[in-house]
Amino acid sequence: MGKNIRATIKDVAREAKVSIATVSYVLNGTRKVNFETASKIRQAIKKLSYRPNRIAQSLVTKSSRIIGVLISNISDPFFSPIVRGIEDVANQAKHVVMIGNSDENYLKATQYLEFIAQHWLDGLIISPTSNFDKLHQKLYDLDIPIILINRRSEGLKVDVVETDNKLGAYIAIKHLISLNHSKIGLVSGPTNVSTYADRLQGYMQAFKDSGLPVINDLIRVGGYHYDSAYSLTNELLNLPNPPTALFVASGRLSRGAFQAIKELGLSLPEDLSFITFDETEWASLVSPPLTSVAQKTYKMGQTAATLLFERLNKEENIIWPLDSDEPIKKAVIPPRIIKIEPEFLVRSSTGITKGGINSNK
Amino acid sequence: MGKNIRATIKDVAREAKVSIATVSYVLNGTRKVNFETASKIRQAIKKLSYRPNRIAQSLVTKSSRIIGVLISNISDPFFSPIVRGIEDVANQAKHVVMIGNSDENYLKATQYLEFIAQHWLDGLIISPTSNFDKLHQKLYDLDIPIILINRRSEGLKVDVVETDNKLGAYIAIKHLISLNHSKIGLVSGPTNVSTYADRLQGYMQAFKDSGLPVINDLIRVGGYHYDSAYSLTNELLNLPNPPTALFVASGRLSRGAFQAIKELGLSLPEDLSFITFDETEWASLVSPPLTSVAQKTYKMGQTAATLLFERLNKEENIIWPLDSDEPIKKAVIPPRIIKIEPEFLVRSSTGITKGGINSNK
DNA sequence: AGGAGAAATCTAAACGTTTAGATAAACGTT
DNA sequence: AACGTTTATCTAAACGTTTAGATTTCTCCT
Repeated sequence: MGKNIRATIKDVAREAKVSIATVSYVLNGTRKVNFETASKIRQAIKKLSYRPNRIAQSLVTKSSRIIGVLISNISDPFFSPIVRGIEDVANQAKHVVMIGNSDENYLKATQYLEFIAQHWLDGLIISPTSNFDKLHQKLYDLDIPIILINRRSEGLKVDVVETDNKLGAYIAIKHLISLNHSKIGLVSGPTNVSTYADRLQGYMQAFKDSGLPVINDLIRVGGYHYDSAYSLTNELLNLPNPPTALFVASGRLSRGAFQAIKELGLSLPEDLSFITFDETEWASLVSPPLTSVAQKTYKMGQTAATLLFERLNKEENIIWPLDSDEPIKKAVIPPRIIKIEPEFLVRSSTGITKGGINSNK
Repeated sequence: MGKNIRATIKDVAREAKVSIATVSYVLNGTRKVNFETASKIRQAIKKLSYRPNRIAQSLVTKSSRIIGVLISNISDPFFSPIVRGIEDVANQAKHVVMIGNSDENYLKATQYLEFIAQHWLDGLIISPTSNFDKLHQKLYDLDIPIILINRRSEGLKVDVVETDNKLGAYIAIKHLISLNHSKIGLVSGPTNVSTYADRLQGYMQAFKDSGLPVINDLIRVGGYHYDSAYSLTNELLNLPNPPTALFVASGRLSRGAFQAIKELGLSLPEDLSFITFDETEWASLVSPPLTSVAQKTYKMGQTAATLLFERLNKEENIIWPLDSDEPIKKAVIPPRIIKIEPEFLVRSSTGITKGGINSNK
């Protein structure tokens, strides 16, 4: 330890008695070099256990082979498989991943962009947080490919990878309706973010397509967290005319909802049918196991990274208008929105209702 | 987009009509510069919205302000809070985190060290995997501070942050013994890794301290995964003289064990008391909620990062022996082993046994 | 007014690569 | 044998910073 002043390309060149350019050429295969010279160089590399300095490389090539991932919280079981998916694709492309946690916090996100994203990153995958529109300009200024994951952000012209949230909710509600439910509660997060807005739409659409009326009083919109869902669920189930089924719009919210249900002593699915958006580790382990709309998080990560590398590898069309002395770089690929189909897992928390369409009231 | 050829220190210097050195001095506060000149420079910086290029900085300072985290799997709910803890401390220290997943796979770990850790990283936090000793030399060769997290690795002289595994197991078993259990099964992962070895020791010690005999047949050691625990639990509970309590040595293993118990139709804690090492999201949500030994994963991450930055900030003692023409850099801080106390969460899966010490056999 | 000393600023090398263009060596053609 | 090609290699600038040492400017004292 400490004895390792690491070898540089100069050392290799000296050892092999060639110029550093030649070493660089065999390293990168960028020019033809004589077979014998090449093997001399390779020997020198081995002997000195030389590894190119990526920082120096990055300085001249202006590419760090680092991509950034900015999400709200890596320890959220929703996000960690996303990051894993990104990392796997990135590694295959010989890139590495730098993460940042925004905590849904505008300030932390700004800091990340200011101090970290600048210069380091070849590309960025980011999950929009609240007040995200304030970041749009900063994102454009980075001048690197950007992919949005999980949520859209109106007005930002970049690729988006998201679950088909509307479809997921639609399928869930249709399933409940097929089990004779018509009074279906919805516990949701803030509908000014695209995910919850879309799920609400799916909910509505399912009623519409089934010719059933939407009961507005059964739709409860609150915060992101546990406790919000806990109280909304209590409100809903204490209604004079309570729902016979409950659709909870995220895994985190379901924790609160589930607890409320347990505390009320209701049993699933006899007293209430229950569907949760998001597949959580516990959904299959509680009793009864919960019917859920599983987002393919790992795949979302993979997809986002794939889109990113597509842009990274694609040469830009350079257009040079006659009347200008500046070329215009024009992205070959227009912004795309990829919707990943969720998986609907029917388990035991949903069943046919006695309190269906033709019963009380 | 595309119009941003970003400003460099040269541009700032030209704008402020000073040399680039002076700009650098105000940027870093490394030399005194006249107040008026400084404000001219600050204005120029603002006008050009200049940000120093970290890559160029790194090249000359030989410090990237990036720390690496190499764990087996970021999407494992055990590791993600660890990473979060690291990231939070790193951010405070104005560093950023680069992650890699080894999948308990020697080859992937090697690749990470070969291609990523080289040159990029100021420090590395790594969770040892199987065959980890083969990596020791490569780690030394990196010549950067290294912190081991979660597991120790015999013979590698670096800091370690781990749960006090022995204590955790000890407390759990003592608790069961206090509930009159004496036939306590152990379902464990491979005991050639320090975590499981330590937990086994705690198990033994608890028996010893209570003057109770260890029943070797009740100790079952298998693989890391779900299915291993599933079959070991079945074996154990189908014994002619089965245990009255079960201690499962990790959260992942507990999934398998829990499933086996459910399938056998046993009810907790009447038929069997159950304790799991690791706190999982589902432990508190299943019925009955599980008594568990919770590792403080977030704190482990924080601690590891703190140790790392301690080393990064500490100037090395440079000793220059008279008889040598090379200085010896000697770490000021000797390797440390930090054991984080786990938290014992008593819930409803443990109770007094009828089949205790003085019953059958 | 002249000079010493301190304060402010500048010059230029260095960090470790890549890469265009120059040069040199080898070969084939007539 | 002279020339044009092709192939292999080298030279040197560039990437955007930091920083030691040199130089200039200012201040104060006698």
